[in-house]
Amino acid sequence: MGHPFGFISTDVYARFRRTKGDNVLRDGLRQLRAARRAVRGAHRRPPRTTTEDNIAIMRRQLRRIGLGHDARRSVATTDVEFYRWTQWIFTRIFRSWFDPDAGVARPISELTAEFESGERATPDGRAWSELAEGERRSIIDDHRLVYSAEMPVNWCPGLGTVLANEEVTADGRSDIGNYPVFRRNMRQWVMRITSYADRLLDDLDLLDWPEPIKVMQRNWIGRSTGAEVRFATEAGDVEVFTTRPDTLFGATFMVLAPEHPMVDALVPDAWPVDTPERWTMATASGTAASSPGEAVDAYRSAAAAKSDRERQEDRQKSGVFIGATATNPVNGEQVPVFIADYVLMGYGTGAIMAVPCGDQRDFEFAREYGLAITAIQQPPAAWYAERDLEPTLDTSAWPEAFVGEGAYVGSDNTSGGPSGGIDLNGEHSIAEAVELINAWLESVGRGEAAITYRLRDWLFSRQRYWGEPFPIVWDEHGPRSLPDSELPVELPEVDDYSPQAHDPDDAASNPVPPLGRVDEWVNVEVDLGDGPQTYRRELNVMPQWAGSCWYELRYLDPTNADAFVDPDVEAYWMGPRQGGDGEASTVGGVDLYVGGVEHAVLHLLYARFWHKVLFDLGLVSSPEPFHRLINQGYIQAYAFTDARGQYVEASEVTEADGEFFFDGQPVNREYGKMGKSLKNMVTPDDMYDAYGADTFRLYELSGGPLEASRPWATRDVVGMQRFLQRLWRNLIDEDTGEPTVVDEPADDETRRLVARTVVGVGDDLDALRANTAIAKLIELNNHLTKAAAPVAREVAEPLVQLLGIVAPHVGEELWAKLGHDTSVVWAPFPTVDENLLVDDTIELPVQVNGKLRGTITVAADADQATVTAAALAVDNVAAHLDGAEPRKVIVVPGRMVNVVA
RNA sequence: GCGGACGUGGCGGAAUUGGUAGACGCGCCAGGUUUAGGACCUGGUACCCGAAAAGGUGUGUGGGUUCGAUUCCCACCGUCCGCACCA
Repeated sequence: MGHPFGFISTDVYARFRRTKGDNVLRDGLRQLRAARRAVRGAHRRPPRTTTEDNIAIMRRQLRRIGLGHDARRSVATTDVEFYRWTQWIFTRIFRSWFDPDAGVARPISELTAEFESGERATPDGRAWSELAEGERRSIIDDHRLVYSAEMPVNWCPGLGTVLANEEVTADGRSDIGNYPVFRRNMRQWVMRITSYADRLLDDLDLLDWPEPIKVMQRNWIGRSTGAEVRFATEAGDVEVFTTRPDTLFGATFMVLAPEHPMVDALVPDAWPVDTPERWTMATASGTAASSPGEAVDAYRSAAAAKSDRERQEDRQKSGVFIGATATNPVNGEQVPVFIADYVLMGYGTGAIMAVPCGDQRDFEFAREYGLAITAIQQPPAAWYAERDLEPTLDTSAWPEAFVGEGAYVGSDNTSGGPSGGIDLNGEHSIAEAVELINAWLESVGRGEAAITYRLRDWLFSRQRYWGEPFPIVWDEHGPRSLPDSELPVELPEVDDYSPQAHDPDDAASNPVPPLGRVDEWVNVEVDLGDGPQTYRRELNVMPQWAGSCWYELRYLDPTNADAFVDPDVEAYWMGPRQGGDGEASTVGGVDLYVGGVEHAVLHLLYARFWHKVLFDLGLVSSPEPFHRLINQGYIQAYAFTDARGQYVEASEVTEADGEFFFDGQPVNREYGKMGKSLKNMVTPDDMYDAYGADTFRLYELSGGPLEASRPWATRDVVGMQRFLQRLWRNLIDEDTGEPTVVDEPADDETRRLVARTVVGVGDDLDALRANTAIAKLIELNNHLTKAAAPVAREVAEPLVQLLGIVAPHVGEELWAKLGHDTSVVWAPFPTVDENLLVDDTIELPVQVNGKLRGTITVAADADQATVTAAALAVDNVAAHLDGAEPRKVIVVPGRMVNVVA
């Protein structure tokens, strides 16, 4: 923003040309496009027609262009070259693996070499040379950054495709279309974004992004540090993840997710003796099950019948005992094992050790099922006091679990416990205690420190037609990537583009990729190094996010046929910068990205991931794609409902005395996003027709800060139209169309105002405050209007230049009428005489005890004594002192005077 | 429940490091111009009291720091957004 390059769009222009028809403008735009092309290659061919300064300004401004995510679509869906390079990048990801030791992605070829040389052991320890082709392929495929795997996915029958976690709403429906989504096991393509979880999290600190977006990404990645602990059972070890291994002595039961794979192996044929009846009931109101197997089945089907929404609303803890016990590794105690839906298979290991004294959820579950609650920390006195409680370690008196720092009790197994023993008792911080217990767990082989993420790998395949086909073919051992010479893989011509949608509620339906219907496309003969053979193509396509993961790079070098982007071009625009030229140093990436908050954990996360892979592979020079991010606000609009609660056409509602009427009937005013459903849409087309594109643009920019959402008010648009008309009339004779500008010098006051405006508008645009920049232009124009005299050229030219930034069409036309035959864009930003910014005399407010009582006019360089004397001489000041001597006079040079009585 | 953002005229919003609160626009009021309306031009417009000058009050509420607070600190109220049994 801050420059026509950032605003102009060809369809806005086309509309303008249609309504106004002005050749000058068309030429101006042609030159502007040429300028854009020239500057794009400026590092190679500096435009000779401009000065050094001009280039520097252009460069600075061009770096600020906001790239719209949605703009990608026009390229991605029409330009097969864009498909080619998306597929090319995909093959680089396919041919890479993440080396956890180095923390970076590396080529698969290096991994293969390590296996071949024996430097890296195979999973089952056999030599690489002993492995069959299929076994080798399978091992390698398991390491790839993008892999095909059978896994639980979000299947959306209504859309006929699977969806990424990020595309599913909190209540388990599709982000698009709001159809039900079901968890199903299917073979799909997945990107190993979890490998980058740490870097995606830590590198947020390098970015100049709005804090809410960073918070959303941090939460989405959800890093938790703690430990994995193994509890022995009859069916083998059950691994749990916990952030509080220090509370292990308080673990009095264990809970598995209902779908945990070890449940079936653990379930015995009959209930152990003395099993409480409540433990055997799948629901609080239900009946006792006669066997653990029956109880598990009953609970699972009861849980499955609950929608995600019901599960969220019903926070009552439920679960069922599965008849088995596990051994707490610190004290050897047999703890009962439950399944409960408050433990999620998708997080950690899908199993928890329950510490009811220190975790509210476990506490509630323990109370519900009458399980032991053993205190292992002494809560501080304040904790008891807040709960009106006498300090006690008898947890039956506790209203809730204690979470926090407190001295450890009952956490000692050094006498009679397993070998070595550990004693946590006494004063430790949680961090210390965690460290101690982790070391002990490791020493006895029952666990170790661990980190878990909420982030899942990214489901990357879709059963649609529109999308980049995978550059992948299949043979009997698995997937193989096509050589670059086979790219792009183009979509086949088909009669029917639509994915096969199913009954939205039919969870058992299966996806049918549209590409699978085209047999002659599916089977392809190609030479992958073993001579020409027939392979089957991958039938899925990439999600819409694939192209937007890297399109900003293609914008740098859109016609390059040899590379997705020339490395020099990439380094020039996106590389890390040391600062200088008034700019801050950055890690690189797009200087300014303007986009909506809705992309927080979708596009903005995916693109960072791809970019980091490209960075690791040496294909880009910055570790982050978007250095600075601004979330523009939404334009919202009033909507109106009639007596029946139906929305009525907002544009036909009239206002009278603060009441609103539609068709003579009173209606209710509401407020929300513009859209069809609220019948409150205002299209840019309507605004162009009624007011023109520049007026519309000015209105949008002037109403408030870029980041703020605010209501649309068609009524207010006219203000900007008046401004443009007044400005036009100040410079142009309406009858002749000729400029009325004169070559005489302007008066001193006007010159000073122009100087202040030039500097002020420049500062405002640097800070992305178009609203105040426009206000300053209006002020200058109002000054000229009031003067009611022909405007001096030295005033008109900078005014038109500044106007051209926010109103390019009118600005360009006025610039031409002022006699220029090149675009206003090419004129260097106006310079000002510094002397005009400094006034000889200044007006200072005079306060008495902080309240304004008058003003004085003094020389700008007046000394403190002079200013004080002038202030005390003001009648009203003297009156408020009431004859008394001031106790103190505070003079802030150039700003104000405060007399303390 | 947790996390984040934000509360300023009738409305959208200014006030960049604490220093004349309300720039600019809409709306409204008065006047000019006009056959009339619209458009245009001029002046006014935070609230209270006043003919005016002067005065009082005022940036969600209540405290605090300061010569001085929309701005900094504490507590509370409210609105919006995100996450939500994450072990």
